[in-house]
Amino acid sequence: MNGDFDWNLAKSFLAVFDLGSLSAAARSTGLSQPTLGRHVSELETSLGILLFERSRDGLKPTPAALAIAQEARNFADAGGRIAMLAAGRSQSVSGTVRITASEIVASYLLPQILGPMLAALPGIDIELVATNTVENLLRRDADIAIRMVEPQQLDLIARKIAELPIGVYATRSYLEKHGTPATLEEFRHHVVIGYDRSDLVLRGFASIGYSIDQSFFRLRMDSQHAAFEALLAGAGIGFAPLWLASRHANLVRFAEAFSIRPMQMWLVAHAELRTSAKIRAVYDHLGAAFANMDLGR
Amino acid sequence: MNGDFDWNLAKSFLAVFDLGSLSAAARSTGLSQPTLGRHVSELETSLGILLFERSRDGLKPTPAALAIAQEARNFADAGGRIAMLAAGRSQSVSGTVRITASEIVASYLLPQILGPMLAALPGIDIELVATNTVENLLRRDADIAIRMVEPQQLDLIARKIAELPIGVYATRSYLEKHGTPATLEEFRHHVVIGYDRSDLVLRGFASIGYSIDQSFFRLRMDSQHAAFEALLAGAGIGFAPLWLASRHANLVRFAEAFSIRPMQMWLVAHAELRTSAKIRAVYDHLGAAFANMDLGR
DNA sequence: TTTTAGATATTCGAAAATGAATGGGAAAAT
DNA sequence: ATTTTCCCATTCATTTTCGAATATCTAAAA
Repeated sequence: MNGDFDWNLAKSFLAVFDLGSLSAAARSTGLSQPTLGRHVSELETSLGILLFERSRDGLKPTPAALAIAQEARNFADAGGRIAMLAAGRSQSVSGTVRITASEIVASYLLPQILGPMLAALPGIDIELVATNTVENLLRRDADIAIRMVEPQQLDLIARKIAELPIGVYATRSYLEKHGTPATLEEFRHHVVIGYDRSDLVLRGFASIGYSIDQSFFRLRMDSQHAAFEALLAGAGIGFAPLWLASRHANLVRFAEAFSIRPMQMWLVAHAELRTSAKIRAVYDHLGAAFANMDLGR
Repeated sequence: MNGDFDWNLAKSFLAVFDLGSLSAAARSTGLSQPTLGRHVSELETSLGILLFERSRDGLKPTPAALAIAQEARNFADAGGRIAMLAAGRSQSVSGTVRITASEIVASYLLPQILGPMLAALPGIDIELVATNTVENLLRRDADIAIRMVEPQQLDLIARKIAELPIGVYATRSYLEKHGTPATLEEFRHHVVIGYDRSDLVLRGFASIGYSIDQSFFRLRMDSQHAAFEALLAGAGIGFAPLWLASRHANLVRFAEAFSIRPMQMWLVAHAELRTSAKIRAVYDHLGAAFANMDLGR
């Protein structure tokens, strides 16, 4: 074939394209910066076009690169589907299973589950990705996801593993200093801590007839972790699942009348992977572990 | 990413899958047989499934391999589209242009055209693929194709470059020995030479009211070349374009009443490649060269 | 029975790809 | 003004990958 280039170079190209610099791409891919630089140059000569303009702070994609990137994405997706198809047919109960979950779940809930699981499933390694961006299961960025919303795509299999009540909290000292708000109007005089990427609380209020928007939150953070730490530090009023907040004695729950709709937790995997022994084992184990866990308070 | 394998291995896998043996794949890919063997094993361990059963005469795909192959084909197609997109944006008038044409066109028509073209377009190399299977332009198996039928796909640009009259021929000695048939019925007592993969002659007869089928041809060959050589050797009666047959003094044209529909010749390229300087140059040159050629006799 | 042809597997030296270290430059922070 | 912090490019020793040669096996042909 004529139009034949080293297919691995597309990987490096995409990483550099997405992250904007060789160095950043190197950090994310596990390759070295010189290697990525070479890959990009090699791809450029083998395709016969200039893909990036090298500048002081990174590689700026040329118009050609923008066009190529789109097709390269399809290419990568097809590659992911191959891996997924293969994983679905693999019958060995060993290897690595990749789980993705939100920061909070990954740091406060999973650790106690993963330990016993690794003991129960020798031969299986777990890779845990704590991210609040939703990884793409269809592309096999992860094998199993724990999500807070019910997945809609047809290719996914899902199972609701918990309903998590949410409460309104602040530290004891914060409330002593600023008082305990009781009506929605009083909330507006407080620092309310919000998590940027979720409209869970907004929808919760809407469902009980209160219409609020992002400005309701005086302190907005893009990290669940940071938001909860801010709450713990007495920076203001926040929303948290009971199971998490109840671990901290200095957090006080109040305004229980504002009953936010409970958060749902879903275990999700790709349908193809139902047949993979190792992924099935982990999926089932996670499901059972969450079922035995009392997250109601 | 977890499901991450060496994308180049997919190339080797497809070659081995299609050709059925490491050795055959080695011949076709330019890699060596040990390398392909290693690639397949490597892919197997990295995907976690067995792809082939090694046997005395080749590698037999497992069911898993059959499933994977389909997706791998998509993968390869996407790779081809990347190459095509890139080629379309390449503005350098140098490099290799890949042309595909039928055996006959490639051996008797193109040589006289390609010489002057290479002189006129320094920096451009030509790769000529003489095949009667239609190469896939959409996948960039070739840049430019010369075809005998009007292409239907929307993504292709095409230009009719010639109408080639077809005549009925036999060698002088054949006709002296067996007589000159005049009616269709008389043809049936002769050895008529046909080319397996084309129904051109069949349709030609149909268009003037004679219904015949493959059994009309006593000698069927899957190579245009071989068929024409058989005609030249006096093996029977055959059909040939005038420009080709008229080069041979011992071929006699007869039965001109059976006017086969003239063969059309199309120059075809992918629409994306209209913008590629080097491909455009070759395309235009070929178009002009054929226009200046008298193929009517 | 022996030979031939075609297949995969193995060995080993050569070639290619890789990454750590380093150099150098420009913007941002101090 | 100076330091720090990002970048990218280059160099070189090391690791990885590759192919020629070879061994071995099997079915078919001689």
